[in-house]
This record gives sequence, structure tokens and C-alpha cells, in this order.
Amino acid sequence: MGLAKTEMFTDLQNEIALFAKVFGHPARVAILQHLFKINNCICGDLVNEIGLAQPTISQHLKELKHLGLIKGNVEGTSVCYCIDTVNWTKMKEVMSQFLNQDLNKSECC
Amino acid sequence: MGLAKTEMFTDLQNEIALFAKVFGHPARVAILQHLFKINNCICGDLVNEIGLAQPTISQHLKELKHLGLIKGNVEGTSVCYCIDTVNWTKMKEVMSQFLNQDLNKSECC
DNA sequence: TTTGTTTATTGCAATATTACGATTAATGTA
DNA sequence: TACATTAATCGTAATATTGCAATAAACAAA
Repeated sequence: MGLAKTEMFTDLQNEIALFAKVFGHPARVAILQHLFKINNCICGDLVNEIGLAQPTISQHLKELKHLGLIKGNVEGTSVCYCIDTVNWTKMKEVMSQFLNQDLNKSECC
Repeated sequence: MGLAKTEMFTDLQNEIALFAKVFGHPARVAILQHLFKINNCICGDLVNEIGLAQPTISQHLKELKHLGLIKGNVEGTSVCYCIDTVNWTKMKEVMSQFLNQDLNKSECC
């Protein structure tokens, strides 16, 4: 079907999955890493930095923006993207809680 | 296309994306949360616990197993699944490094 | 051996994702 | 105004994912 039955899961489970999904493509990982590295957030360069076509990069940026993880500011003809630190921190807390579940009880077999 | 151009990204970027992808579905998040909670790793119950059909759960378990995040032990007619703590810890380190990048320089616009 | 129980696999339909050419929109500059 | 530059959107093709019915496989017990 290709359609996740989100209504049968908790809000938290769906939230974790949505964040994870956006990290589930190497292009978006690369975009985020570049935004972290280039603090000047010059961003048309992403097309050159990563080897994908401009519409493709634009599409990935849109998804990241939609989740609130990045912000885009128009500066003349170009657009300046950067990490939204507040939302990134919130996301990090959600993901950390999931990743850091207690391992002590696990692994019985 | 639906095909990620993995060859144009670093091994780390692809690794992060692969881990994230498997967390990108709420059913797999729910399965993992249940395995963490039920330390006895009784596992046929996953079909009852989560509301999906048995073949669907089996398919999700296969993906988690393929990435090494869970282990399955045959016990009679049933199979006991549990978290692979060693690989989970390795995954956690990779993901943590990505999530915990320095936010100080970011957000210039 | 037959039967029941549990899990994996197969096959397929429905939907989602990825990528990009072509185009459009927005803005700066000559 | 006309032209150049940059980024977003549209349309579409190729591929991936999700879900499940049907079936097979593995095993235990009678």
C-alpha cells in the first residue's frame, strides 16, 4: 500500500518516525551537515556542494523546512538557509529519549 | 526515480540515512519500544500489541534484523526477538554525533 | 503421521519518494 | 524597460515502500 497507518500509533511514535524519515536520505543528511559547517549559511552553494540538480535540492530543503529544522531567508535573488536551533534542540530531545532507552533489561536471548 | 544516489555521498552520510530510514516508520518505532519494555522478549505478541497483520510485522522485523538492531532466536515454534545491545550502542554513537553537532555557529539569518 | 501453532515468504495492489527537465516567479542590475 | 540570476514549482518517469491475502515452512504434540 505504501501508506503508513499513522492512526494506530501514538503521537510520539509518529513524531519520531517523521523526524527519522527526513534524515533517511543521504542528501538531506549532507545538506544539514553543510549548514552546520558553513555558519555563514550561504546556500545556493548547496547545489554545487552536493551533486544533485537544483530542483532536487530545493525539494529536499522544502521537506527540512516543513519540519521546522531549517529556516530560509530571502537575500536579494538568493535564499539563505540555516538550522533552526530551537526546533533542532526540541527534535534532539525527542530522538535522544528514543535512542537512549535502557539497555540493561534487554538482550535475553 | 525513487532511487537515492548513494555513490555521491560519504559512507557516514549513507550510514546515518540507513539507520534513520529504519526508524522512519511508526510501526518499527513501536516494535523497538516494545522490545525495550518487555525485557522477556516474548515476540509473537508484537502482532497483537501493534495492530498490523502478521506478514507486515514479520517484514518490519526483517528490516530491523537486517540492520543488526535486533536479534531473533527460534524457541520451538515461536521466535524470540530482542534488541542487539552491541549494535544498538554503535548505532547510537553514529546518530548522536549527527544530532549533537555544534549549534553555536548556526542560525545567522 | 496428522494436526495445530507460529513465523517466513510470495505476489501483488496502492501509495510514496526521488530526480530532473521545463517553466515560472522574484529580484537585482544595466 | 530589458536582461541576468537565483530559487520555487510543475509535470512526469522510475523506483521504493507499505500492507496483506495466500501460502509455505518449521516445529510440537497427539
